[in-house]
This record gives sequence, C-alpha cells and structure tokens, in this order.
Amino acid sequence: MKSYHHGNLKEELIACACRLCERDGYTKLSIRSLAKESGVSQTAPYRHFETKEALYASVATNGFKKLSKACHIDTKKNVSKKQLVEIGCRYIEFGLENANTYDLMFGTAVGNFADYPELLEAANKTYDNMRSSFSKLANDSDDIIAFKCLTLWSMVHGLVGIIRKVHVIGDDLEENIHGPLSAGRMVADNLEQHLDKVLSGLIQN
Amino acid sequence: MKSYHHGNLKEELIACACRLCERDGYTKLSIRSLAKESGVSQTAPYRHFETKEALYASVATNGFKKLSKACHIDTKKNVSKKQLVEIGCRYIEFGLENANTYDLMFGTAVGNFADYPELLEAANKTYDNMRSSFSKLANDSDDIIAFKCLTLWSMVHGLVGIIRKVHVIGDDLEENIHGPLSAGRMVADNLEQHLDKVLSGLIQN
DNA sequence: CTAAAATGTTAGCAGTGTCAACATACAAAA
DNA sequence: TTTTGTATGTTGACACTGCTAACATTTTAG
Repeated sequence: MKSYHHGNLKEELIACACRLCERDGYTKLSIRSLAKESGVSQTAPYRHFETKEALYASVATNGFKKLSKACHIDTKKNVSKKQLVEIGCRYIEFGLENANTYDLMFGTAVGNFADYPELLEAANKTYDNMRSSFSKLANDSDDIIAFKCLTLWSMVHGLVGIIRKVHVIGDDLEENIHGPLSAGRMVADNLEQHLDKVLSGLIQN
Repeated sequence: MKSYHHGNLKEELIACACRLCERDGYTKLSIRSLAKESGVSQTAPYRHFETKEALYASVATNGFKKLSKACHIDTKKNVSKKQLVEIGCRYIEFGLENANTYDLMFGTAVGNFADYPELLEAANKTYDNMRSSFSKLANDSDDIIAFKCLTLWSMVHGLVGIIRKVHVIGDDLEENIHGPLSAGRMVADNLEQHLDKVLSGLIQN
C-alpha cells in the first residue's frame, strides 16, 4: 500500500548515505544500494542528486555541520587558551570518531566545494567559528588571527590523519614499542597537554 | 612481432600506475585501462597483483620511497633546528607537488599496511628517517624523540591537507580576502618561518 | 480544468573488479 | 633431451557500478 511518490526521498537518501558512508566508508556506497534501502527504483536518486559527487557533497555538508557544532564554544567576550585547546580536542575527537565521514569532508571525493553552495557555506562556517574564537583571544589583526587559526587547524587536522595512520602502520607490531605506534598513543593520550604546548609556542608570538 | 610473454610486465604496470595515479587521481585508475596501456590482456595484471588494492600498495610504496628521499638529510653528527625546518618544508613540497599520490599514501585506499610488507617497510623508513634526525637534535629519551617527531609530522601533514583544501574552499571567492584562502597563502608563502615558529615552541620543551 | 513541472520507473549502455578455464612459454628434474 | 611443473598471458563471463533516455504518474500552477 505504497504511493507512487515517496514524499521524503531526498532527506531519507541523505540520512541513509550518511549512515552507510560512516559505517563502510564512502567508497563502498552505491546509489543503487541506497535506492534499494529506501525501497525505490535504481534511478530515483537521480531526481535529487545530479551525480554521485552531489550526494557525497550532501554527506560532507552534514559532516561539517556536526563538526561546527562539536567545536562551537559558548563565549561571552573573552576566550582563553584553555578554551582553544578544548576546541582542538573536540575537533580531533570528531575526526577520530567519524573517521569515514571525515575522509569525505577533507578528501578528494568532492572535487570543488564551490560547486555545492551549501557545502561551501558549511565548511566556511566551521572555519569562521574557529576564527571567531581566536579573535577573542587577543587583539590581533585579521591576518594574524587567520594565521593562528589556520595553524591550529593544520595541527589538529594533521593529528587526526597521523594518529589514524599510525595505528594502521603500527598495529600488529608488538615489538615496535618505540615506533610510531607508541608515539601516536602518547599523543592521543595527552591531547590536551600536546595542544597546549603547540598553542603556547604559537600564541606568544 | 611480440612474444607471448611480456617479460617486464610488473615493473611496467607499477610505473604506469604511478604515472596515471598522479595525473588523474587513483580513483580514476582501472586495471583494465592499465592493461591496455601496456598492450596486454585485461586480466594479465592479476598474475602480478592479487587485487587492485595490492596495486595501490605498490604505488604507495613508491611514493614513500620518494618521500623518504626528499626528506633525507645528510647528517654527520648534529642536526640543527634549521635542518628540521628544511625537512618539514621538503615534506610539504612533496605533498603539494604529488598531491594525488600523497592521497594514496595517507588515505584509506590501502586498508592495512601490514598486508603489504614492502609498503609497511617504506612507510616506517620514512618515519625512522625523521626520527633519526630528531635524535641528533638534543639528548632526549626515545619517547620524547618520538613525540617531537610525531608532532612535526602532524604539523606538516596537516598543512598539506589544509593548504590544499583552502584552495578548494576559497578559490573563486575574490571577496573573501581575509578568509581561509589568504591565510593559506600566508602559510604557504612563509613555510620556513611558520615551521620554525612551531618547532621553537616544541623544542624549548 | 488543464498544462506544466516534479518525481518515480523500466530498459539499457559502457565500464568496472574479479574469477574460472584454457593456452603458451620457460625452468628444473628425469 | 625429454618431460613436467610453474609462471605468465588470454578468453569469456558474472555481478556490479554510474549514468542516460524514454516513459509513467502525481502534484502544482495558471
């Protein structure tokens, strides 16, 4: 007893895609299987997404919104270094806990963000949030703020990638106690101190 | 007048794959087209690579060897901070100039490095090189060395990712002069000073 | 009420990774 | 030298993919 029109297909496709991308990695996602999951014909998704990349863009947009929320800090007026460290930690947690989605957001699956205005906006908002937090740390020029912001972002982004890779490289290698694996665990277990140290070196100009 | 056996297929496939992966991105690579390029039947590559992932692993191995070489510093006894900055710069240059290969090396295309001993070795050697350079900087314990090494690696790895993404996000946005794009250019144009600053904060314990 | 737009379906193309069965060439053992 | 196993290459096929064109149905606007 189902109607010809689904009524809510686009949202359902996106939600389903987000779930599957995170579960299996975006590479494994197929439009056909997605359609089947929503009980709709193979090509129905093409009424809502011109290409597979457009679907990826929606998943990535969703990811950036979640990341923005995770890294948002409720700030009255001033922001302390400790709060920036907190932001960094949350960023890294997001990256590690949503690894597959993170790949989609920062990989090459979506070629040009400018082709997807919502994605571009969501990505820029993530950046603007962090930038805004930095602007309340000290009385810096816009360029310096942007510079500090990009540096923290690079640091946490890099840590996400390296911590993940270090597990891939080092797992199953018990003997390699002083190799990258142990260093990765060191960093992962002391994220706060780690970010604090890096930020300190950055902030004291 | 070609013989039934190619004679050098494996090497040729790898070389060709490296070229195509870097040119078009590893996603676009197909075993079939690769076979055609080498003038051999579609399934011939399967005599040399069990799966497509195994082929990717070879390309990635090649990439790590190149990265190792690019980041190798000829050191007698002592290593200065300046030299470490130099290593970081070379790393970033490699990442930006071999962007598609870099994706293959640090992305999820190859699931588990431990499945490909050569890749594991090449990746570890890259790490060991950097680690060895750090060990000649000061009289640190192994853990501290690994920690510093991983920090630099995270920083440069993050910068590669962010600088690239910032262009994707910010290009075609003339008005966004103080946005991520300008910050990205700032960092990219002052890599040395940037890394120096971060390393300074890290080294002075 | 009717025309147009939005949404969904069916059939099909060209391309993919991978496998099984077969063909050929080479290397070592007889 | 002959035989025989192994390495390498080929053909044909399966199940899957993104995507398009042509057609069907439903909703919406004029």
